[in-house]
Amino acid sequence: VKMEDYEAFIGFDLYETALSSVAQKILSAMRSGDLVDSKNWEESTKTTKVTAKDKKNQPLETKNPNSLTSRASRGPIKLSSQSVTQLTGQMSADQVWKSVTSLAPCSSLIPQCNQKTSVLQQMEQKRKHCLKENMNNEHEQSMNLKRKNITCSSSPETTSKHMPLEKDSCEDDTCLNSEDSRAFRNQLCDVRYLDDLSKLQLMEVLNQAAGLVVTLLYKDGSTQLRDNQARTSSVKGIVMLLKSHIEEDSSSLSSPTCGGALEKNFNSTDRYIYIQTEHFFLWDQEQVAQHLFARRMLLQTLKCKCPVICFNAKNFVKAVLQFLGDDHGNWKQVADFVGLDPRIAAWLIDPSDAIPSFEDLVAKYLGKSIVDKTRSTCGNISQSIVNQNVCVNLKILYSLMMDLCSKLKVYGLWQLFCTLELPLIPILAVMENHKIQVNQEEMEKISALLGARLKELEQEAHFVAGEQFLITSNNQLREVLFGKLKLHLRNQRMHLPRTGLHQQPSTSEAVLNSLQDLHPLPKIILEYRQVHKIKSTFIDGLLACMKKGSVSSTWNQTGTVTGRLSAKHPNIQGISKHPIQISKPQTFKGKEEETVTISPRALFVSSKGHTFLAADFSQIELRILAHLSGDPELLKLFQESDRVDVFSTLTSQWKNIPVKHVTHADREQTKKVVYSVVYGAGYVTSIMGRRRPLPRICAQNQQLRAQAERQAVNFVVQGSAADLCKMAMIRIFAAVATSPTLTARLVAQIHDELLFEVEDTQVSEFAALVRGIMESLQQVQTLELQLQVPLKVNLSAGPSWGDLAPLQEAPNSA
DNA sequence: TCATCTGACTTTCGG
DNA sequence: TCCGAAAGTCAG
Repeated sequence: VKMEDYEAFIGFDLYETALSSVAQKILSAMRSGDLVDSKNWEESTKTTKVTAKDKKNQPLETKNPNSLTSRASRGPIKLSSQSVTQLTGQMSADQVWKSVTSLAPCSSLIPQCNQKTSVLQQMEQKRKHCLKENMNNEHEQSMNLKRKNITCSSSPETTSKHMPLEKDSCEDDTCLNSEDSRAFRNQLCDVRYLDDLSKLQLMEVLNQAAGLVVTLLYKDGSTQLRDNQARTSSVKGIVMLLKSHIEEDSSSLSSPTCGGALEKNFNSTDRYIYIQTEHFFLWDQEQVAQHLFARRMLLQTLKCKCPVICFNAKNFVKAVLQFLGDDHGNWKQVADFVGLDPRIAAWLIDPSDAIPSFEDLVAKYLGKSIVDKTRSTCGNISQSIVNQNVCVNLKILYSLMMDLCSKLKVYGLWQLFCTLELPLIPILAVMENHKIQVNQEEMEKISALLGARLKELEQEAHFVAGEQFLITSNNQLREVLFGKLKLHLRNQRMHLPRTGLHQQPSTSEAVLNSLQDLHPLPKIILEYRQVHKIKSTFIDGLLACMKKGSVSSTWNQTGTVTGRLSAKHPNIQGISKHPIQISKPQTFKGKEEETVTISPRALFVSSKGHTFLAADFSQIELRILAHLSGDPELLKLFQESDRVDVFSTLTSQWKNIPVKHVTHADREQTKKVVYSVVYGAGYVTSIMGRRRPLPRICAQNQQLRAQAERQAVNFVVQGSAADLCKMAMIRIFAAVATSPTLTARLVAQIHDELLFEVEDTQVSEFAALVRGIMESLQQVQTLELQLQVPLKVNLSAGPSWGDLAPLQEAPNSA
């Protein structure tokens, strides 16, 4: 196919023009009836009918094992009638945890960690065994603890203004005649004021807990469960609900409703504790002991063998990490933390749901609103009511998570949740805690230089336009170009693209490019925009994100509908890759060169004794497309040209010139063309079963239909690439965390590129590890994934991100 | 009346 | 072509 033929399609409705054979194949797969209808989708979230529906669909999906729909074989569809009834009710913590551990990321992804699962399982069995023996014993212990707690609260020390431990007047006050029960219901126990024996007992309770529900408490008194305002307050401590084991009660499982079942999940031996994480004066011996104990509790929580439920678990891990101190490889201690996060679960179920609050989720999935006593009473609120609220919310959080777990299983998202999204939580937390150094001095210099250049360009623009106007205003520019100068009339054949909604003449880059020969203004505007973008976003924007000479992005795990990560403050994923050349402003002109090149990525520098190492997949999306479509030409392309760049190969074929004559611009053009075709042509789940609800496909509306189909394809390809990239992160992270010597830190993920900071001496060893892991991803047996096309991995290293040199593979690497 | 905030819109960077 | 973040203008 000639390149020109494809170029002609761009800007037109791809659906109406002839599609490539790949696109056609995928479209026909889509039309075979597996599209998720939004109506069905809504119904399935409301009721449990989905199980029946899935079962009904099974023969349809398995009919064509080679099609894209073959994931049915590992989906949730094969549910026995027994398991269906089980799933429609809430799962117990035990059930969830057995499930999590059986899908533990280590076991499925890191071969050498296989024993870990069995150890976990053994521990689980042992725990069960011990539980029976300790029943009486435990009861005795808790009695002691309770007594202690009460004596504590009468001491003047504990009635601190932050955390009063006075008895609250909760509703069960009257119905319980036992003093012990009352002491533990909805009452926070500040672990600082326990004596040594009680601390020992508490550790034991933690070890034996059936489940933990945690939330951060902030200085302003709010928690993660209620922070509608922008969070400025720092972490003060951690509130934790320790759930004890309940007698297995089969009747509670068969109950499909959650409202009434809430109380059933809790019993009187559940404990609420508070762990302070701030304000330790380390010259005070007593506070040193308190600090140590808090540390032990949190470390124990991290490697807890029961589920830890937390809303926004990443922030919890971050807080713990900051408490532990981020030096000497402390981050490795959070590596195998598994926290169940309802927000992530909800996002998997409906990725288009924009960042829901805890309240939103409770309303959506439990169908009730949270009664907030602190809001109805203005003015002075009793601290005990606040505490009580936290405790109630922790219970609700537990129920919410159990409900979401059941739903994840029903929708076939459980494996994705456990193997990909949950292990990512501590990884992102560690990434956020790591600071990337930035060359501040250089940035300030560049900022001044760019500012001067912008002034020059502004003056030039005003001069050639013959009037003053705001260059950054598209409205004013539109008026000048098309109102005053009437450039669109100078060329009759010119097609004037218009803006999306208002249908006004566009002033986009493409338009300005086409107007370049008619007037000097468009060219000046183009340069102004380029310089302005660099200055405002990459230089000044980055400077605004800096703290003590370094930056650290905030990573959002639930911000996209395709499953990709996103980053902000700064958005490190969006920083220009290619350096730009600008002509020097007059005031900066010396005797030397007239131009200066600026590479925004080069401003990120590795810390002393360390090197940046970047590992990226090459054209992973196209390779996945080749695999999923099975298109012979596409497959051949990747199987043959193992070493040569695919876009260069395509360009040389289309233009009929040797590969070495392909210019950068040609290659970029090809890339544009290829992705236009790719995204013009799917299925609605990624290779890992990630799903996206599509707008209802309406046969009458060609445009909407075409858009939905493009979204579908985009989702499959992008989502699958995101799956593989996340898997790479998890496996590499786990490998480093379990290594006694390696210290490499994951710094950023730019979709198909992973950026690490590595000790200089470990570069080649680490590079070999990374290459091995990334290349092994084309064959992940536990996921029944076997790509027909090889994955290609590029490695590069250097002292700054913008200046990385290709890295040869370490000789004779394992 | 003035300052500030918010949302819609456009553009440009990444993949 | 899709998916993002960010920065800017402008009207309300």
